[in-house]
Amino acid sequence: MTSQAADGPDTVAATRRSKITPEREREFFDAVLEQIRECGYDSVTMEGVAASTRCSKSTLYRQWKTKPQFVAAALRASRRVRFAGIDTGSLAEDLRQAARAAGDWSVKDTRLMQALGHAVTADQELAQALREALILPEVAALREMLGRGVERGEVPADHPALEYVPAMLFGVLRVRPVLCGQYADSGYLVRFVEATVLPALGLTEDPGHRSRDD
Amino acid sequence: MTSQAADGPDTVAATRRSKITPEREREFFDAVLEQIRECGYDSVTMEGVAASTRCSKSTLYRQWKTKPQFVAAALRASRRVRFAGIDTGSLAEDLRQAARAAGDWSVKDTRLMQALGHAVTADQELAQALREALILPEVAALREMLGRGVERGEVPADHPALEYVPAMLFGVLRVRPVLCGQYADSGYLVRFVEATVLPALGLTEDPGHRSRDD
DNA sequence: GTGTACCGATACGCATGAGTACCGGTACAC
DNA sequence: GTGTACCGGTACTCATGCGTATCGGTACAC
Repeated sequence: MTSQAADGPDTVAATRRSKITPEREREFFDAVLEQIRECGYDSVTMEGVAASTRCSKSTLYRQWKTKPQFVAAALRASRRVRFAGIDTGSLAEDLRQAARAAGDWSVKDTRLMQALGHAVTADQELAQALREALILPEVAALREMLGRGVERGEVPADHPALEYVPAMLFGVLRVRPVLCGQYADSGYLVRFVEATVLPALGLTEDPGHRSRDD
Repeated sequence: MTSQAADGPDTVAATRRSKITPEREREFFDAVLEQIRECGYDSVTMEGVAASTRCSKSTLYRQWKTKPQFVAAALRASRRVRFAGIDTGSLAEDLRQAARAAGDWSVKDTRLMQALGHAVTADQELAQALREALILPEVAALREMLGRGVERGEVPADHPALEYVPAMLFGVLRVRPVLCGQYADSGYLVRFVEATVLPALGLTEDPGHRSRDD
């Protein structure tokens, strides 16, 4: 209970009272997220993280009060928008690119979400961190992409399928392992987008011509 | 192993050496699945199941060797096909009915799948039981439904979207909670089917007329 | 050089849960 | 009635993990 050591909950490097560099902190975060992907949230132990990063359990507990707070901090710190930068000028091509991009990180993020899926129902902070780190940024980027398509007149603004595009994409990412036993790769996702998302949005250039090449 | 006493791994009442009636067995299975939905697989304890069913831990361990075997047996015993019996003569209406039906059990089954999602990566028997109990029967029923539509000529047999329909439906079931914070209800699922699945299959009667009533 | 404060290591208390062992009660077979 | 075998209860062993406490080393401030 040191008084002024009340550092923010997620990062500690801001208060330079700690000798843990931001790079070192990243190692902790990467390690715990990786172990969660591997073994599930419940099976991850602070001891295991400490061992794999060759730090001491004390060090972790000095910076973060509890395991869920530690994990939540790790999630917040790895917030990234994978869909950022996709803007080809065509909504259909944007969506294909998004599918391709999703295939690249889908394994890691899908496993993480799967592993955290039930832990978040027990810890509110964890749930919020997961949403803000992995879900909302991607959904927002996707909606932006769709918004540009609407502005260009490629899709009517009130098209009923618009609001379901994120659910379609993230949904197929999430069920593919349980349906087929393997994670969705870029090829599968692109085919999915072309077979379902684009037609649902009315984006197939010539509906009579079926352009499958597999 | 033992020749005729080789009771199936999932039910024990077949060998009437046990005094546990099938109804009693169902109570055990219902209890453990319910607790898994509530607390997650790891947090479920044999002690908790025994307490909630007012039986003894010994009783459970006499019938099932380990916790994963017990859970796998419970899964196999609750195998049911929810989509069975849907056959309206129209694929579009079949799919709407399926969506409506899915809304009814989606909460229970989605929570169960979510809760088991990571445990199955560690236990092979559990994974197989989950697939055979909750996944494959529904997918098969769905594919049958689609097959009938193809036979009736409503959709060409090689329509590229056909193979993705199960992924779309189960996908949206699975991501809805994490996207919106609530489980998918029947209304949402029907709207989803009408906005995405039917158009992707080319099943919108008059493409120009947008039939939304919300 | 001296001191402060953080790091790593280790050991510990405490709780919890898997799976086992034992024991008395009882229902059913015969 | 007698015996068998299963049920429920409880106590036990063993392992594991959270979170805390303690201690020596050391880097950096001044």
